[in-house]
Amino acid sequence: MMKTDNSWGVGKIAERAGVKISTLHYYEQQGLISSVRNSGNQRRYKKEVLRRIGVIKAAQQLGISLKEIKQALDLLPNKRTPTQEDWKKLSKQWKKSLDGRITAMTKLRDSLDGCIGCGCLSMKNCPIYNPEDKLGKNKKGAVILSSSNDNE
Amino acid sequence: MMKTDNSWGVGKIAERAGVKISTLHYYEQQGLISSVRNSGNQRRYKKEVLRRIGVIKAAQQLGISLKEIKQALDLLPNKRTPTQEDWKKLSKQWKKSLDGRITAMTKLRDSLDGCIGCGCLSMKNCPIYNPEDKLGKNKKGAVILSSSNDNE
DNA sequence: TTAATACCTCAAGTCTGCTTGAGGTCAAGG
DNA sequence: CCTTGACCTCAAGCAGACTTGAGGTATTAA
Repeated sequence: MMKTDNSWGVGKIAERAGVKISTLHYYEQQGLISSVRNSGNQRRYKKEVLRRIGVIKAAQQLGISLKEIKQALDLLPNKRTPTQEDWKKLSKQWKKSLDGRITAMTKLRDSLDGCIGCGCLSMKNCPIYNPEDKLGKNKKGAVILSSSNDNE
Repeated sequence: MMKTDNSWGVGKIAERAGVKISTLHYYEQQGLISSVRNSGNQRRYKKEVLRRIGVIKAAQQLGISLKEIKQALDLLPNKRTPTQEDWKKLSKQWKKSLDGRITAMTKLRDSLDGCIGCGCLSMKNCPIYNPEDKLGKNKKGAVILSSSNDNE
């Protein structure tokens, strides 16, 4: 259809990746993916971009923001599409983050068990509302679910 | 200070709940909490609102949206502040939701383990990008992390 | 050749959960 | 009485992740 040489147009990529064209535009604008232009200024993608989009989507499933994803991808030499090796590294890193989130949520769930028993929910003592007694320390309200958001 | 009869002003409540005044305004506007006005049109809260705010904050920690929280609270007779009994019910319900999320994330993490081994990430076969083979069925992309979002 | 698609850019809109600011009112202390 | 400080309302702004729309160009099938 719109396949020239070895690359695909944005529509085809969008279809195969299961995202909208506008999403691809957006990702490109955010520096998450890249393309080259043909003579008529239309985007041409190498098919490897599909894997890259896959990485992005997978990371999002893990609750990782585009910003963090970009940071991780930018660490790859040449900003290339992750190879299997790279992907393994990313996987491991993100797995840790995921582990953290799961741990936090599990704690929360177990606290809920306690609360189901006691019916408590005092602002000061409730283990859920005030998980690690953070409130008393930093007065920002405990932010337990984002265990890896120290930036900014 | 600004305590009349048995109620508190917005500033006091905000302080004790650890949220901003604007947040209370916002919650009220969204129908999550309520107040009465004194002769000078200033908000007066019953101290029970603190528990209600606690419930809201706790639920948010669990990743539940304000919309869902409101739905749950609205189910309570008289839209009253949850009693211990009510709270137990809500806790149980939300615990289920949380269980679901944890399960999903755990699956994801385990899939990551697999991927670490194989380095795969094909759009069609990757267990992470396409967890339950949803993509093929509904072409909307798998939305695995929000296991209780069937509305709309 | 021509009509139908497919693409392009840039601006603005959407949704969530709040925050900030402007301009004005109310309450309490000296 | 008068000055703070606590409140009020309404409008607008912000961040994140996109989507939608308008107006215009390219490509392609017939």
